[in-house]
This record gives sequence, structure tokens and C-alpha cells, in this order.
Amino acid sequence: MKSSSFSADVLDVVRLIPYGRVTTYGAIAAYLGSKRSSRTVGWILNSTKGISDVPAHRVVNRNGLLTGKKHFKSLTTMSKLLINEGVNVENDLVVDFKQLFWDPNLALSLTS
DNA sequence: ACACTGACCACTG
DNA sequence: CCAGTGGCCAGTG
Repeated sequence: MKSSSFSADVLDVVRLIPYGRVTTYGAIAAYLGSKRSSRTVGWILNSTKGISDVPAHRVVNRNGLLTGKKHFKSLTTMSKLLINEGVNVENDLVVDFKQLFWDPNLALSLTS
């Protein structure tokens, strides 16, 4: 292990995700720019797994599907965390995902 | 330097 | 609807 720094941007955005909200890999990648792609966000979170500072459970794929649940301690950890925050999860899918979706592009930018 | 892999996304058949 | 393929970027052997 060594790498670090590179993920700073991604981790920063993930930490900013409000309680009870979720976002997607693509949204984060889009916010950071074309430098990183959705996949890049994924491998970064892989490095963050185990770090409480980063609510990776709030990051899902573009379908609102908990694709990363398998990387958590348990397959139910991710869904439990979300449900605990008030996010309804059914069949590993975030209910009303579009309503709970938190877009960093809208939240972090936009002066008005 | 090369090949393979991966918490993705989109297109094509 | 499901399977396959390409593109994307970085890590590891």
C-alpha cells in the first residue's frame, strides 16, 4: 500500500454526502471532471473500505443498486447502514433513488 | 513494459 | 431482457 493523495478528491466528495442521501460513481466522476471515470471511483473506494470517514455505503451505481455491498464486512452491511439512515433499500436497490440521489455537481457548485 | 483485474457505464445484437 | 464488447484509469504480479 502506498498510493494516496490521488483519491483525495473522491473521498472528499463522498464525505460530503448528506445523511440519508446517496450518490453514484458516475456523478462523482463527473464532478471531478473527465480525469477520472466511474471505474476509477470504484477502485478508490476499494482502498477506503474499512475507513469510517468515508460513507461508501452512500455510493451506488447509476441504477441505485448496491453493487459494492460485497466488499463490505457483510452483504447486508451496506443496506443496513442505508436503512439505518432512513434510506429504504429493497433487493439491494435504493427505493426512490432519484429522490435520494445527491448530485455533487448541484450541491457543491452552482452559486445560485 | 506487459497482461490481467476491477465497488462502472454505454452501446449493440 | 440478457450477453458480449469497448472505453475508462489505476493497481498488482
